[in-house]
Amino acid sequence: MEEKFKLKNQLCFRLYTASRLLTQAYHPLLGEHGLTYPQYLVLLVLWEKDAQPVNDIAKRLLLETNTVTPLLKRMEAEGIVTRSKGKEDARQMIVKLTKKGRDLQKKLTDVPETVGNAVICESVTPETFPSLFEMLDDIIKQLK
Amino acid sequence: MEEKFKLKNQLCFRLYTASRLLTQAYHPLLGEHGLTYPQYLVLLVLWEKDAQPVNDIAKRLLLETNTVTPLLKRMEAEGIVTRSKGKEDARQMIVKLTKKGRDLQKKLTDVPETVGNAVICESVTPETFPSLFEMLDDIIKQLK
DNA sequence: GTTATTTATATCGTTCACGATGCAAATATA
DNA sequence: TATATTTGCATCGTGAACGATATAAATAAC
Repeated sequence: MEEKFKLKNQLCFRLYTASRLLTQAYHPLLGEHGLTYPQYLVLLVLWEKDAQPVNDIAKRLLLETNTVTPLLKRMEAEGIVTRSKGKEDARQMIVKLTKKGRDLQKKLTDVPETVGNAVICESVTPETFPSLFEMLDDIIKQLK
Repeated sequence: MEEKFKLKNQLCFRLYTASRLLTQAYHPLLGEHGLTYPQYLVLLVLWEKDAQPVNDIAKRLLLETNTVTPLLKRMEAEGIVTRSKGKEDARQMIVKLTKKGRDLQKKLTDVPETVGNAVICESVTPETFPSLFEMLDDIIKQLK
């Protein structure tokens, strides 16, 4: 068998698995508040800057609007955000946090640290984070 | 705004994005042969060792059987694998490659290198691969 | 040997991802 | 100012992921 096809030599499988497992680590923490991980990402974006059009949120997360639109509709149904037509550009849908959406930040205050601690291990520590971040950022920049 | 909630400080978002983008890089190469990325992963497993029960494949990929079963059924419908009841243990479904499934390896011979080259950049090179692999493997081991 | 438990797989429902396509508003062009 | 193109968002269909649950076969306990 050819070495190049072995699972242990695949970068993508590692990224795919690490991503899934780390997302699973968020699950109990977010599920408690009725959130999914992609919805949490939308909240991160809106907490940084409220009242953004769908397109800006999608671009920030490197997702397509056909992924983000239904996701936002579910968040609207949960009362976490509102969606309203843009005033200057009627094509845009402006997404805003509700009070419930803003208040979630305080309720989730421990989430980043809890998940951060869960990954700390032999080769992944606060010291090696910058190196890992740099490599992942470069991969993303390269493929974008 | 709290630094800990900023998107740029999230490991999970990087893994999630890098995983999605790298999977997208496979898409045109695999789609040409009617394959999806998770189906390609199943092929990697079966090319290493043919005739495995569903559970062994799922464990190897760290997936649940409720993800793998429908995936295998689609591959069976495509004539890539066969699924047959185990002889010693009638609960098991043994998955075997068909000739079409085996022949796909030759047809996909350039895929690993093509995708591998696509990620090469400033901080990610054949020299830094071992370090990146080690960190991702440790994260996976830690969360598993 | 009968009953209980575990194991292997499958089914169901919900939520992403994402290619393809549609539509209306805004902008560019003739 | 008509017409063409672009842009922003939405709809649709398919294939994962995954929690919850079901079913049948194998194994353990009684």
